[in-house]
Amino acid sequence: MVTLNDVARLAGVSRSAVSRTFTDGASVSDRMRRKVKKAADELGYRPNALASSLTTGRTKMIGLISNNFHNPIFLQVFDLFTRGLQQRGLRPLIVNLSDETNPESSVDMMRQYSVDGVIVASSTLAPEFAKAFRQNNLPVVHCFGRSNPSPEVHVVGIDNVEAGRMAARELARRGYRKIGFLGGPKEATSTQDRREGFCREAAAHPDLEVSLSYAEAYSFSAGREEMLRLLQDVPCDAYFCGDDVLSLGALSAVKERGLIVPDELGIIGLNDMEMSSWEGIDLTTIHQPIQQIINSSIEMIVSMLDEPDQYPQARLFPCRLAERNTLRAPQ
Amino acid sequence: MVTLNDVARLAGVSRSAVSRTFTDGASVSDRMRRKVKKAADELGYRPNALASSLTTGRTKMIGLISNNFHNPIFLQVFDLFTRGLQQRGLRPLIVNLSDETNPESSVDMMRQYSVDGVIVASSTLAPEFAKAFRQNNLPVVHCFGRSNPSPEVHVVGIDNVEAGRMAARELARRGYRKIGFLGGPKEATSTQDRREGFCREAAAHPDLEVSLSYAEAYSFSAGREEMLRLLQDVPCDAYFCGDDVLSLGALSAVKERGLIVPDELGIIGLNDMEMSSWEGIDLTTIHQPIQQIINSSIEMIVSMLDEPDQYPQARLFPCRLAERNTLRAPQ
DNA sequence: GCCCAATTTGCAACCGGTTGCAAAAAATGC
DNA sequence: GCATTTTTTGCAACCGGTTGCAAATTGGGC
Repeated sequence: MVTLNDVARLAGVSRSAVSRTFTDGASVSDRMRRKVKKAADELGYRPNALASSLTTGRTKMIGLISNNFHNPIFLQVFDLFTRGLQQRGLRPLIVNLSDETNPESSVDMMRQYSVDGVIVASSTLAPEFAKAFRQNNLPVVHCFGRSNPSPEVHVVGIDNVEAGRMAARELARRGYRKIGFLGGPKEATSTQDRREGFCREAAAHPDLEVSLSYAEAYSFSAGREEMLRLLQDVPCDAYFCGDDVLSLGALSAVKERGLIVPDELGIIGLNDMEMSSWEGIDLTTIHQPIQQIINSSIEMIVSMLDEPDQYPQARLFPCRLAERNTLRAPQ
Repeated sequence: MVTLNDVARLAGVSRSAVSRTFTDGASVSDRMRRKVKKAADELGYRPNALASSLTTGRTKMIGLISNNFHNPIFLQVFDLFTRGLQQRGLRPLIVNLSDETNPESSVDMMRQYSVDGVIVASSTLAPEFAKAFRQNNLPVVHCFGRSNPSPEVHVVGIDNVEAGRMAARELARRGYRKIGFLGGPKEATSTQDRREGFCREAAAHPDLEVSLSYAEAYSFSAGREEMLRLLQDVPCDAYFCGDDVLSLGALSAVKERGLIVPDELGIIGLNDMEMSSWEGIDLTTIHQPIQQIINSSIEMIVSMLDEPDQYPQARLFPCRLAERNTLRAPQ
């Protein structure tokens, strides 16, 4: 392992000189810089990022926290986050909170590794997790968090209430009368908000009839099971599923029962994950601008590195309908 | 930020005493330990993992490198790796090599962050990447790497040649005569090995007729496009696709052309990702024991932390057929 | 060539821990 | 109770960098 000492010795200069050539903005003459660079190249020297973090207080590592590693949308989430962070010279340290229930202990983990900030990427993780980071003075952005006008931490995502409205409006517009909400886990804020928007909009259409139900998780099997249950009774004309993967589960159940989509039963999802547009799936869904959401999350966390005491804000992006083949055309 | 100094001062003991109570195996009396713990609890002290790494030379961080963030199998890969590493007190630092072509620069990245070891999780990344780590004395395990009997780095995965044989054998057994290999990218070692096994086994059945083709990537759209192309000509009776997501793309093309699966055309995949067993998909595929592969990779990297100069070995797990609905029953 | 300001350089302390070594304290044997 | 061994403790140096400050160098103006 080549250290700064080795380079200083070979170049015949002080340690500070070496350090300064590798930190931009430092005062070094060109001649010195060249001399040091030459020695460094010769030895293959790379500054140790962790050692420098000791004095600078910056590790350039960002905790990327999630609890949902089974939803295909997370392929995009991971891809976009890792690339975006890398581009800015940051590194994601991943934390899988699938079987962790205690916010405090996850804060401990992040502090032990002195991450500069934390991105919580989940709509099902209790808001207490994000808050716990903030209370421990860790910059935090809650990606896919609750679209509160006065949030306790920075939030980036969509307006779930509005998304719910949009779904109901769309179902109404296409002439479905008995419409159902098939949400994800009841405890998830995303479920609650989407339901609220859905019901509010439905209430504005006096001819609509609404029913509510919930899957146990944002997963294929949970969506399928809930839909199978619903189909034992008299089902609705159309369902708004709280998530695309839930929609696929529901579709699987519907088709198994021999109902024709979208004529006998319509399905609209939310997310527009990559798979949803695959030929043969063709899920009509509410598109979440995930690239923007993630870029914005990264920008936010980066800005907090310089200025940690920002007043928490919510940055919400508009959704749009991705029209495919699981809802019938407007009448 | 509470440091070891603060704790030492409050407890009225030396810094070493505090350090020792938090490193197991160190010599501290019970009385001392209690005294220190009390002060530490009072202040909410957590040792700084990165600071200690400076002297111990261990960061407990493992680089997790991949270039394939679009294949749904990677949901499981990430989930299993992150959990497995966490359980052992290690942390994954993710590197997305999607647009990186230079092994040297990825080595630099990992060295700058002083990871203790690197797991390369990809079958399409050139073996040079894994080798570059080894040449720089970084413990490395190539997960899903080439099943070479005398590899240059530790390899964990399946025997791709054998998997190819298995596919051909299975197609033959079910009475398909004209059989096709629809591989992933030609450059990928996994493609090459699977093709080799496939052809060798086919050659042992004189009545079989074999044709070869390749998709541009392990992706849905690449699989679909290649299959559409094949269907313009006279297609085979059955295809072995080099990966499940490729199979889904192929299936989409086949169904679009109105061919009935598995009677008119059979498809067998490889991987058995979670989706493949979803009702409505029901892909017959060669199951890769991914949990074992990943646990084994983690074990290997852990063992290398203590003993870095191991002779490279390949640890290959047997596959089994996951029989579903895209191949017809044996005659 | 001299004086003064601006720039560059090195010294030394520091970041938050760990660890070899010797001194101090406790345990053991008689 | 004393000598000897074992265990516990603190000192101080070190890990690989950064940075404030003062000394040294350079450059500009005349």
